[in-house]
Amino acid sequence: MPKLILIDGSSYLYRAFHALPPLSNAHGEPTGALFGVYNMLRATIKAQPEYVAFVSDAPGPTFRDEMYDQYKANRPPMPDDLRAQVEPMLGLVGALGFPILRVTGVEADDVIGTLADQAHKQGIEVVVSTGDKDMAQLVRDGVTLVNTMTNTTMDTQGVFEKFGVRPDQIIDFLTLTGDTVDNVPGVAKCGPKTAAKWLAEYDTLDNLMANADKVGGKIGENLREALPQLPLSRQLVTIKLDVPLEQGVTDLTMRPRDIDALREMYARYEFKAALKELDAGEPAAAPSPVAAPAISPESLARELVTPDLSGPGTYELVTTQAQFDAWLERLRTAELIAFDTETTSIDSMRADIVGLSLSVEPGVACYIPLTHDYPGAPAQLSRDMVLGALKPIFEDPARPKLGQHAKYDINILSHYGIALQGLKHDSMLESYIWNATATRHDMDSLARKYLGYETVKYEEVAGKGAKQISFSQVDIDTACRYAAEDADVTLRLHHALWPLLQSEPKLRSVYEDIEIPLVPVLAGMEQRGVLIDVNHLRLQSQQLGKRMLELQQQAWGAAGHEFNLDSPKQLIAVLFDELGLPIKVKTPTGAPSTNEEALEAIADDHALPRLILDYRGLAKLRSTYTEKLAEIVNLRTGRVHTSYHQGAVATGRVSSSDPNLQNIPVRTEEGRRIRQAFVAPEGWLVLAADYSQIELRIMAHLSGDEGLLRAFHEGGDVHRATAAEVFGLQPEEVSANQRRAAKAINFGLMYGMSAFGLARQLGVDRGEASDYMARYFARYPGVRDFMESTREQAHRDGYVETIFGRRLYLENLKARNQALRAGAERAAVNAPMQGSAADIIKRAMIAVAHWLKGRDDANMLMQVHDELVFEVKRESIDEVRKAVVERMSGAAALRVPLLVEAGVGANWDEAH
DNA sequence: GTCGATACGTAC
DNA sequence: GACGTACGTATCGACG
Repeated sequence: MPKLILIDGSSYLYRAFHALPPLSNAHGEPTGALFGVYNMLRATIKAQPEYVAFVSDAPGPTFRDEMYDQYKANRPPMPDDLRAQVEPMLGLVGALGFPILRVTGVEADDVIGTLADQAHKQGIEVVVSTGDKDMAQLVRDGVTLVNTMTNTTMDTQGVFEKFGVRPDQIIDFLTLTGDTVDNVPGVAKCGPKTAAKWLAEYDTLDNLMANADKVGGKIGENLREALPQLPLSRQLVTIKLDVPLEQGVTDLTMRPRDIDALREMYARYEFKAALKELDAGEPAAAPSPVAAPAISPESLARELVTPDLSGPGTYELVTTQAQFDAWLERLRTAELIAFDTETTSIDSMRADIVGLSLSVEPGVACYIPLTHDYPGAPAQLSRDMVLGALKPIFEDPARPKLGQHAKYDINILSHYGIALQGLKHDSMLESYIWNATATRHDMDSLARKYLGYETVKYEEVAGKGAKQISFSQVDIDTACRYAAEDADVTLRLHHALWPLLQSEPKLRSVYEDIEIPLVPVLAGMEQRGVLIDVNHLRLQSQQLGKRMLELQQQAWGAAGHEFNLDSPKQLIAVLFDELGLPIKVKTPTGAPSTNEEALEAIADDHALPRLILDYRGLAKLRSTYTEKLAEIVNLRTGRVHTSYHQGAVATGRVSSSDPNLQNIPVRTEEGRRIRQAFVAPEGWLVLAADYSQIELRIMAHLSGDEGLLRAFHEGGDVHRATAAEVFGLQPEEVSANQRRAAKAINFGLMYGMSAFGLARQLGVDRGEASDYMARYFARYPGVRDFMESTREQAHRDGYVETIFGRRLYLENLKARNQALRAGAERAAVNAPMQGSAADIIKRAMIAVAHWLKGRDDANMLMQVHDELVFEVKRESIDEVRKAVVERMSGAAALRVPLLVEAGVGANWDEAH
C-alpha cells in the first residue's frame, strides 16, 4: 500500500521552538526551531514514503476569521525569534526536496484534511505528522496521526483511548469543550470528560442539542445557554475536506535535494554535523543518542531531539554475586557513576531502600533488587552485603557520582551508614541552571525535552492512588526496566546538558561552585531536622480552638444564623446579599472578595467583618501551623524534617515544604508563639543569624547609586536615611510616617511597584505617591538608571543575571497582553536582587557547612532566604556565632558591607 | 476517595 | 492592571 506523509509545518515549528533551548548562530540569528524542524524531517526522509507534503499556514486571514471576528483573538502573536525562522525554514524544507503547500484563505489543517481525504479515497495510506489534537477528527482506517516529539501514533483505537469518543465524534467533542487558545466558545464548565459522557449517551451533537432540556443540573443550564452559538463553533473546529488544490496526491513526490543550497544553509546556521555529512557524500544518518558529548549547543541540540532509534538500553537484572562483582569492577574504572535508589516512600526520611540502579555508560545499566517482597519473589543479593561493598566507592570523593535529584538518594544511603562523597553532577540541577523556567526538572520532563524520550512512568509499574503498591511489591523484572532506565536516562541527560553548561562559563560556575556543593549541605539539614516542643504546640492549638469557637458563636449571632466561616462563598452570601454591605473589592474572577482588605473596608459598617478577620487569623495559625507541625513531628526524633527544594524557584531561591519552614509567622504576637516551639535540646541553644537588608544592599551594589551606597556605608537606619533624603530633612527630624513611606518605597521599588501600588500601600492619593517616587528618583538617580538598564537587558537578551551569573529567562516580555508584559518587566527588575541574595546565602551555607564539618557542637538546621538557624552547644555559642557571622558577611564582596545580625535564645523566637 | 480550580494568607 | 518569589489549607464541584 503506498503511503502519504502529511507534515503539519506550523505544529512542527512551534513544537521545535518550544522544545529547544534558544539557540542562535554567530550572527545572532535564532536557529533553534529551524534545527528542530530539520531533525524531525530526517525521520520522514528515512521512512521513504511514496508521497509527502510539508503543509504550512499562509499569511493573511482565513475563512474562519471572516466567519467569526473573535477567532484566535486570544492567541499571542508569534514570538519574534520564531517569526524570523519561518522563511529560512521554508527554504530549508524546499532544499531538502519536500513539496511545500501553502494555501491562502484556509489553514494548514484544511489542506491536510483535503489531501488526507483524497488519498484515503484512492486507497493510499495516510500518516499525518502533527502535535495538534484537533487533527484527531481525520483519523479512520488507513489514516493515522503521528506525534513526532513523543514518537507515538494514534489510530481509531488511540483516539478512543485518549478522548473517549470515536474519531467521527471529535468535531462534536471539540465543539462542546471549545478552545480557549483559538477562542472558540464551547459549553461553560464542559471539559473533555463531560463532552465524552454526553456523546456516549446521545451519540451526536445534533441529538444532544435536540435533547438539551433533558440534561439536568447547572451544567445542563450551561448547555442550554450555549445552544445558539454551538453551530458556529462546530463550523470553526471542522477541518475542511474540499479545499481546491492545484496538485493531486500523486504529484506530491520528493524532489532531489539542492546540495548547494543546503551547504550554504547548513554553514549559515551552523549545522556542523549536517554539513560534514553532506561533504562526505553520506546520506544523513540518525546520530547515535549515546555519542560522545559534543561541545557546541547546536550539535548538542541534534542529540537532544533525536529519539533513541536503537530502542531501549541494555538493562541487566543483578541477582548473583558474579554479576554484582562484574559491576563493581565497572564502577572502579568508571569516569562517572550514575546511580539511583528505589525505595518504599517518596518521603526520604521514612523510606527504606528496595533496590539500586547503576550506569557508567549511556544505554547500559543494571538494577540490583534488594528487598523486593511479594509471593514468589526470587532470591536477591543481601542488602547489607551489596551496600557494604558499595560503601567504599560511594564514600570515595575521588570517584565522581551523578544523580537525578541526588539529595534524595544521599538521604536514603545515609540511613544505611553511607555518607556519599564526590557528588560531581546532578542532571536536575544542570537543567535548572541552564534554564530554570523552560521545563520542570523531574526526570520524565527532562527526558522528553532533552532526549525526545518517553520514560517508563512510576505509575505504570506501581499504580496510583489507592491502588498504588509499594515498590517492594513490584515484580523485579518490571522494576528492572523502570529502575535501570532511571540510571541510564540520568547519564544520558548529563551527556546532553553538561556540554551546554560548559559552553557558558558563568552558568557552569554557578552550577559547580554553588548548586552542587549545596546538595550535601541541604541533605544534612533535612536529616538533622529541628527539635519541636510538641506540648507547647498542642496547648496553643487548644487555646486557639477555644477562641475560634467563641468567635464562631459571635459571628453566627451577628449574621442571624449558622454558616461555615471557612467558606468564602457562604460568607459572600451573608455579607453582601443578606446584610447588604457594600462590595468594595473583587477577586480576579470578578466575584466579591472577602479578603482582609475587603473586610477591613467594611469593618466599621457591621460587627461581622471584624469577627471574621479575627477568626481567620486564628484559623490560619491553627490549621497551617500548630496542628500541622505537631502532626508532622517525627516521633522517633521529636523533630520536623523539612524538604528543601533546589529546583523550584525561578530566581534561585531554595524553597521548603512538608512542612514549609520558610513561612512560620513572625509579625504578630500569637504567631511568634509558634516560633517558640522551635527549640534546642537540653544544654543547647538556638542561634539565628540573618542578613540585614540584603536585597536593598544588592540594589545599592548593582546600581552603584552614590546616595544609597553612602547610606549603607554610614550604617544606621537606611529607611530613615532614605526618608531624610526624600523629604529634605535631618535624619533625626524624620517622622514615623515619613519613615514608613520611605520603607514602602524601598521595598516597593525592588518589586517594580508603581505609583498606584505605593498609593494603595500607604493609603495616600496617587498624586502624592507619584510625588514621593519622583523625589526618590531625583535623590537616587542611579537606582532609576539601573532599573531602566535591567529592563533593557531583559528585552535585548530575554534574560537577566545575578551578580554571580545565574540567569533568569523572562517568558512574557513580548506578550501582547499588557498585564503579562508588565508583570514580566517587574519580575526582570526583581530577579537580579532576589537571585543575588539567594546566591549569597547559598555560598554562605557552603562555607559554614565546611567550617562545621567534623564538629559535634553545632548543626545548621534551617534556611529562611536571608536567615540561617543553628542549634549550638551552650559552651560553644560564642565561637560558633563569630564563625557563622564571618562566613555569612564574607560570602560576597560587594560595594557595601554585608551586615549580619545574630541572636541567641532557648528557642527560635528568643533568638531574634 | 481523588483531583483541580479558586480563594485566602503566611514568609522573605 | 497596578508588588517580586514561594507553599499550604479549606471549600467546592466533578469524577469514578
